[in-house]
This record gives sequence, C-alpha cells and structure tokens, in this order.
Amino acid sequence: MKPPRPNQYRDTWCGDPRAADAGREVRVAGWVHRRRDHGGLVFIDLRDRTGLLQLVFHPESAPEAHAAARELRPEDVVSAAGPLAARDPANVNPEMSTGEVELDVSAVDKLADAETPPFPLDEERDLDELLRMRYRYLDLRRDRQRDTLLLRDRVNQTIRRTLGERDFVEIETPMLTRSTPEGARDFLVPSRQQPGSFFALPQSPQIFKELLMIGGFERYFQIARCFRDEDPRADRQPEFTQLDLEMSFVDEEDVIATTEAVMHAVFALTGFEVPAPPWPRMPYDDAIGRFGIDRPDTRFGMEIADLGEALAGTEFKVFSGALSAGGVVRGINAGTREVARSELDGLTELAKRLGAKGLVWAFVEEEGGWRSPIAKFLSDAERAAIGSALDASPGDLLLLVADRPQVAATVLGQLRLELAERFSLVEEGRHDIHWVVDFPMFERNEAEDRWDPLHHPFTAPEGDLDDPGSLRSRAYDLVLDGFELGGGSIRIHDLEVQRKVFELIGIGPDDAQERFGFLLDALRYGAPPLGGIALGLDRVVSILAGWRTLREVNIRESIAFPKTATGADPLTGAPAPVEERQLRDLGLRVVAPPKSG
RNA sequence: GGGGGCGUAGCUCAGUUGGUUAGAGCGCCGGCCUGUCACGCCGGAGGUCGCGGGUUCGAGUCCCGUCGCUCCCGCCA
Repeated sequence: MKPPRPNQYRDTWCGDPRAADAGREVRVAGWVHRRRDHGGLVFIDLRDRTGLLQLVFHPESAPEAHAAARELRPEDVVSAAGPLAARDPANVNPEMSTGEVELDVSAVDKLADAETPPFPLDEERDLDELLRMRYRYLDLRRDRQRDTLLLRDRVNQTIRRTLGERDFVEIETPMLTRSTPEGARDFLVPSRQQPGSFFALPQSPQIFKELLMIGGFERYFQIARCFRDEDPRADRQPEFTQLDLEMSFVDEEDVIATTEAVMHAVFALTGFEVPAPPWPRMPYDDAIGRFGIDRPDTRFGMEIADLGEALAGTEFKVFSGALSAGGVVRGINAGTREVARSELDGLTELAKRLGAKGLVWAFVEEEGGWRSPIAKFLSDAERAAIGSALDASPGDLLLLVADRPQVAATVLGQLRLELAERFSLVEEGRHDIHWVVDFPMFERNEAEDRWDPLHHPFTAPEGDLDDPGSLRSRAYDLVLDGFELGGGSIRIHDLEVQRKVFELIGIGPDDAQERFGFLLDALRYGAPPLGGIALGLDRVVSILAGWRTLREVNIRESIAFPKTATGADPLTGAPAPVEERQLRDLGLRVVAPPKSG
C-alpha cells in the first residue's frame, strides 16, 4: 500500500517499517492488539489493516507516554509517534514482518476506549457463529477474516482487469424486477404505488443480460448480487454474488476461453495450483457413468464400472431382476482397506438413505473367492468377470448396487466421496479443474407429463426438436475438485426455438407471453447469437481462502455480512416486523403474527 | 416442511449412575516485574447450567414443550 497522507493521526502503516527505516520519525494509528507490561518497559503491538508493529514505552525517556500505555487495553484506538529503532539482534521477532524494528514511542494519544471484546481477536479459534455475526465488525478484525475479504477484493479487481482488457463492459441490471414463479422462490418487494403488486429481487441477471446483447453491447459483465428465498446451506446464502458475463456472436469456445482466462488469473492470486488452460472437458454421460454425479471430483480414482455385461446371464435374482427391469448393476472397487462390519452396515445405511434397496459388499480373496453375503449366489465366472471389470486384486473391497440407473449412480457417487473422505484419498494440495459438457437438454418429468430443463429454458438445444429426449443443450459447467464453480450456455436467439422450448416444458403460448413477453418481443427485433456464463463468486473466494473441507465449502466466510442457516441477520436483527403505517402504505395486512423471541 | 447434533463463567470446553459449595484453560480486575512478543509470578471477581413445565426427598444430568445455532433431506429452473 502507498503510505497514508500524513495527518494528525498517522503518516505510516503499521505493517510497513523495516530495518532500513530505523531512525525515521513516524506516526502510526490503529488498535491495541496485545499489551505486555513489565512494570518498567511496556510493549504494545499496534494493529491496522496492514499488520502489526511493536511499540515500546520507556519510563525514563517518555514518562507520560509510558504512564498512558499502562492504562491501554486491547482494542483501544490510539495514535503513537516517535523514532523507529532497530531491535537488538537478540530481540528480533522473525514471526513479524516488522520484527526487526520497533517504534520507540515519545507521545501517544488515545482516540477511543474499547470495552473488552466478547471473544478473543488475537487467536484462531472456532467460535459460535451467532456470536461472530452479532459482532461481525469485531470478527472482521481477525486476521483470517480480514485476509479473506482482502482476497475477495483482489479477485474482483482481477476479474475487472481481465475482462476490461477483453473489451467487456460492466453494466448494472435491476434489483427490482419481475417475479418469475418457476425455479427458486423469489424474494418479493411490495409496490406502494400499485398496491397488491410486487417486485421480485433477481435470482440472476439472466434475461437482462440477454437484452443487453440484443441492445448491442457485445460483451457485458457484472459482479451481480442474486437472491433466492430458499433454505440456506453451508454453501448457499439467500443473497449471493455471481460473476455474470455474456457475449454476442460467439459459440461455446469463445465463452470457455474467456472464462478460462479470467479464472486462471484469479487462481494465480493465491498460488492455487490448477493446470494451465485449456481445461479438459468431460461429457455429462461420462461424469454420471464414471463418477455418479454431474460435478465429479477427479482427484482420486475409484471409478464406477458397469457390471451388466459381467452378469448378463446371472441367476442371482437381485441382479437379474434389476437388469431385466431396465435397471443396472454397477460397482466400485474401494481398494484394500480395513473396514469393519459395522462400517459396512453404515455404508449400507447411507445407500438406503439415498434411495437404494441395498448395498452388496464383497472382499476379494485369493483364487477368485469372495467373502460376501452373496458369494454363493454367483458363479466362479461371474465373480471373475466382476473382478476383472473392477480391476480387483485379493484383499480389495467391492461395493455393488443393483437399481435404476439414476439411483445406482447417485449411491455409488456418494459412496465414492464418503470413502475418499474416510481414507484420505485426496493428495494434499492437489486440484483438478474441468468442464462438464454435452448435457441432455431435458429430463422427463412423468408426474407432470412434461420435460424439465437441466439448465434454464433459454439454453440453446442441439439436435431434433421433435425428439426432446435426444436433445443436448449447448451448456457447460466448470467444476473444481468436485465443486461446481458455475455454468453457462449458448442461448436461444431464435424466436421459434424459444417458443418451442417453452411449450415442451409446459409453458403455453399465453403463459409464455404473460411471463416472458418482453424477451419474446425482443427476439423479434434481431437478436445476435449469444452465450455466457455465471460463476459463484462467494464459493470461488471461499475455496481460494481455504474455507473448505473435502465435501463442503463454507461461503459465509467470504461474505462480509452473512446470514445464518435460518436466513436471519443477527447483527441488524433482520428480518423484523414493520410498523402498521408501513403496511398500510403498501396495502398489506399480516395474517401470521411475528414469532416472539 | 422432515431428521440429526449442539446450548454450562466473557470465550473454548469438562462435568461419572440423578446426590455436598458446578470446575479447567484463556480472557477480565488488582499487585509485583526494564527486552517482552501467547511475557512471567501472586491474588481476586465472575454462573438464570438457553427458556418454560414435569418426574423425584433431590435435576446441569431424566421426560415433555419451546427458542436459538448448526448439519443433512426436501427445496435450490
């Protein structure tokens, strides 16, 4: 950082002084981090955003400052002046960036008193989240919290620089917009001027950015706040931030190349080691088939194998029944591990919770034998074929599921992650990033007799529109270590195609005109081929800052003022009841009384 | 909406089968201390055991309800 403009409070940052600065007269300001009072000498570590500087108070040379220092307490706000002194070699603190010098204070001003904070600010410790949120301004003084938000700022700057260099234009889209009832629940804002009508907060700038392309801006981006009124999770907040971008006259390659350039620059900020782009692409069917999930963690093997061929003629009813009913038998090789019977029961329970009817386990023994509840139901040849499909060696634990394809994929995919966690299969510091592509356009929803889009209904289809089940979408998701960073697509820019897609997903022409008429109208006036992507910025920052485990990212940590798991803000007390007069202005009456605390 | 976990000092936690005056570390307050940097030493204060009800001679401990935090499922086009 550039030095601050000298004023009555300071002319130097706490984190800046080095050995070469010895002898300089400086003034610094900040918070008392720690005090070490020796009765004679008093030491104070002073903290500002840039770091810590040791202040030393000598009773002989500066009796007034020394007396004042004895009264200081943690988090008091002070300004201190004096010469920087080189520390005696024996007193150098190599742990501090400023550890070769100290400020020999001649005068100190206390600018504010601080009460004792409700939790310690000078140590890494897990604290109750409610307490942290209620005093978030204190929590933010802690090193890791401050560093995370400073990193977030650098990520934002890198995004703006990288996209600016590529001629992207940053444009804001409305926060007060129209509710579109499909998808996530909207946050609603009542209209005072039209009582009974409501704005909705945007779930994403999707439609507006398409309109910007139709409006001729060619390349747009926004670091956009989005809102969804659903129950939060560790990696989901009711309001969150996306890097949203859109381009005109492009195909998949343009959007992917742009995203790779931006994200590679972002990863470089922390020395997060991902391979240089271009990043590999995995077809959706591969992701599901080999990893059982649309965002595979490819940092470890244990891939899912299909055993249908190995069991083609089996007489074991559980397997033959599943196969003849259009199901599958698939398995993973968990390798040679110490797994107790109770753990196998636990895995079986997990499988059942995920919808499987059961889980077959088998330990491979020498000479092709199996230790397994179903060993005796399979022929030698069938066991050998399964072993070969799963590349099994004696001692390996095999886990098999016979079920509908989707259930088998989900169960084995989750078991794979569970085992990776349990046996620490991911090498420390290893990261994999790839695209998932070739998504099906629709999923059949038999219950509602319609097709549901896998992405949003503005995604361009590829293939024969009269055969919805065979359609692919021109979509792409970016996946890092099993976490979805974001996704995008080439959009529909043809009015007829858009109408047809609405129809397939059960939105009739009148309905479509009512809800998306402004988009359909816009498509009549010359829409360029267009596409874009949206990336979850909170998640990216949290991953880069290390707020993650193998399975989960905590995005609260990268948000300055996050909300609790019940969507509340303990700092401000939001949400809160409003005055009767406010409701009257809006023409509203509350039916459910507010919960009393 | 459903399920699991948690709630004891300012903070992080321990608290046996229901049994005397509910403990520890850190922090806080006071005293001593001139080279510390998680300073050290001595002393002290500090508790609605989340809240309400019940069982019991007796409840931090058991039961019911409730509030809050958290994780998962649903939900998140």
